[in-house]
Amino acid sequence: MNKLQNLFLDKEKFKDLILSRSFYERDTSIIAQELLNKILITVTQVKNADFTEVEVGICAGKIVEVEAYYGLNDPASHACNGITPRSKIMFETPGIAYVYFCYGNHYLLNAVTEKFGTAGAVLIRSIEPLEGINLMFARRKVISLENLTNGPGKLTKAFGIEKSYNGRDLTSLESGIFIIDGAKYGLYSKLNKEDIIRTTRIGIKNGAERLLRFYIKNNKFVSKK
DNA sequence: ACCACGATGAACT
DNA sequence: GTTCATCGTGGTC
Repeated sequence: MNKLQNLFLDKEKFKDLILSRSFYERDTSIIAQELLNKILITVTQVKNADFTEVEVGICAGKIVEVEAYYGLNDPASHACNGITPRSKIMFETPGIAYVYFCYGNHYLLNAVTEKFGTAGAVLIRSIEPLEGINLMFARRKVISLENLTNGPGKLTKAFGIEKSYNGRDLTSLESGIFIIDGAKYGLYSKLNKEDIIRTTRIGIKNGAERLLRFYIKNNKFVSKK
């Protein structure tokens, strides 16, 4: 049994690792950088191989690429025109998930940031798989490990994240989706500030010049160099 | 009611 | 490098 699974058995100690509300109630760009090297975890009910029983499926991976999106002053943001049925959640409680449907095929995962009433979100763009890799392969139907979670639509598929995850509380163990500080207790390695690369965001037209994309240098799971 | 367009991924040449 | 499947969202009429 590995260290993460071991820790997960001790619920009280494990909750201490989960990033808190106050972590998310800050400037979006700062949070984006600090989410690098953190561990995203989903806990789902999955059928076993012969569909005879349901078991718990845990997927965990290190966040290696993110983008920051602001509100009214960011033309690339869904919240640039204020509150709409879709963007409403970006103005709400920091630390909840904003999951939206993209290009008719994919769900993309964001963490809502800034204080209640101010729009902001960090898009999780790429992950390095750590635990539950067999379950990820079952969901993704690809061959190579490098292509399993190296894109925002790929990682949500691998982790079982879809529209019902919109609005879930990322700071709660009970929500089935949360982000932990893997460097705490030496569970996983720390990240040096000089290993963070800052560039422009991908796939947008308006606001394309702003340097709001961050990724871990030399990590092979980053979607685009 | 209509319609253009994506914070993408996969399959091509 | 290119093309295209796919559909919810939001702006416009």
